[in-house]
Amino acid sequence: MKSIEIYNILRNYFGAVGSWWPKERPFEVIIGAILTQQSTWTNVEKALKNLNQQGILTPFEIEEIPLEKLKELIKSSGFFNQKANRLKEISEYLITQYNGNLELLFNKNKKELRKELLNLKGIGPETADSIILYSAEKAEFVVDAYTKRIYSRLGLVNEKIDYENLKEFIIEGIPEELTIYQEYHGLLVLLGKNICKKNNPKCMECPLKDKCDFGKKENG
DNA sequence: GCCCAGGGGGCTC
DNA sequence: GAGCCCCATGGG
Repeated sequence: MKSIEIYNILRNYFGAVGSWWPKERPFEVIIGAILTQQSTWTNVEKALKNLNQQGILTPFEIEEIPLEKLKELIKSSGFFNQKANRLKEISEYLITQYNGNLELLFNKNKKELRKELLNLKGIGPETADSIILYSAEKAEFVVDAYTKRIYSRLGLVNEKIDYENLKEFIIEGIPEELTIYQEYHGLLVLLGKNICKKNNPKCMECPLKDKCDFGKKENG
């Protein structure tokens, strides 16, 4: 089975999801992308709300706020010591390199942009791609834990497959378009969050059950 | 109480 | 370069 078939099945099942990421300012998407690492979105939302209430919306305010205060505000998202330090470092980088203006960074082509993001501590492949897809709004597919689980359960890839190889496999045959990439990622998240779950997959409710042996294996 | 979440970095061999 | 371990809160 190919990605485009999965896409069509999910699109018919869930309907249009659009961009799942709340439409915020580009820098807030970057903050969210860091905070959501290995964390739930509901916990991230609390942190984002705290930052908003304190008027912390740009790299400049992140840089100015005392580290301990920043930790306190983002505590709910977990790993707050690391994340606070990384937000500080990234903000400092954006200020010194681009005077805090993300437009300048996002003007670069995708490949350069991705390379530059990956050089920053705290931004790995998934976070970099999330920033490109949802903040810079360029067509760069995001692979996440849900995606990996779904594709490996479908028997399309080995569960040990690395990020870049899985990404290559997934985007094969899909139009390289912003809205398609956002939509497909959103659909996979919905499936992974609600049905193709880690410990209790609801295989009987899965729109892909006819294409997937995973549920059958589990039953015997 | 236990398991887990939309990762990433650092260390080891 | 793969394989571990650490980071830490909050929800089910």
